[in-house]
Amino acid sequence: MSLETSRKIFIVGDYDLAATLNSGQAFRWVEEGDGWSAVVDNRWVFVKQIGKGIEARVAEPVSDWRWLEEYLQVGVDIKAVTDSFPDDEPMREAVRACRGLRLLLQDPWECLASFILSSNKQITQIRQMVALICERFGEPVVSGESRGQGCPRSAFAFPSAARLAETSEEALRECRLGYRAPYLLKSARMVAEGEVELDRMREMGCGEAREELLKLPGVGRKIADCALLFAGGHQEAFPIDVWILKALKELYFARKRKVTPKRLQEFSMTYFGPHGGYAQQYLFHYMRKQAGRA
DNA sequence: GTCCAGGACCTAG
DNA sequence: CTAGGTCATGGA
Repeated sequence: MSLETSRKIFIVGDYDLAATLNSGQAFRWVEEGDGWSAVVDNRWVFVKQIGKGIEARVAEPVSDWRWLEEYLQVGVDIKAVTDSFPDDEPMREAVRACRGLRLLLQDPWECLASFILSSNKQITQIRQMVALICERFGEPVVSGESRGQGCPRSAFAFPSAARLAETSEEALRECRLGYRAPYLLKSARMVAEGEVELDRMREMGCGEAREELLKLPGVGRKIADCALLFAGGHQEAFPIDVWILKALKELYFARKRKVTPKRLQEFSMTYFGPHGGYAQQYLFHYMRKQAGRA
């Protein structure tokens, strides 16, 4: 019998929680005072940075914290990862600006569904859409007994594919999804029916898993690569969005007049090494930080 | 009022 | 394979 606790400390260096939780890879984290809260693996959790690492609290005591350890990827040797990046000026700058930034390992469906909503939307708006579908269709995860003690009045899990599959396009449009509503609904149905097995994504090779994801409506190369990278553990996946496109053009192809998308895709897959997706996240956050200062 | 957002999809060249 | 238009909504 293992002891149940509602508090846990992860000893870890080089971990910047704020950068990690606010770098556009997950959309449920809300800043609360000196930390952040969200629902992970159907549990409400609050995390904050402390001297030696990360302190976590949950609403309902647990005996096993591996779910959070895996999600936060505290066991990853981040120095080994950043050392694998190409030794050029842009990457050195990005690493300097984003020290402690980590990739999370998220739930496949929540991650994929969130990124289906992400197309042509700002991160703040993606957060709003995700929050709405959780409030309206997600299971409540905070029981009556645990309310009050630093926990929220209510918190909701991200709705399963099966749950969303039984909603309607109209109900989803009322969550402000716009033209993304039918994409999410159809993808939810296909996942719920097992047409695409998201849970096998981590066992499959990156390319094979990508082909599966591309079968889903509303999922193109970029969104597929986000799911592969943020939930599939495939760190060679390299999502190219408008920010990364700008970064690649300005930092690596400034001399070229015209660069085709295909050329950029090839470059991104070969140049940045075995943890290319990680490098991509550093470039992404680096570009956004710079823009925020201007 | 204008521009654009962690794009996908459809059509025409 | 590339270029351009469209999609729904709302920050900036």
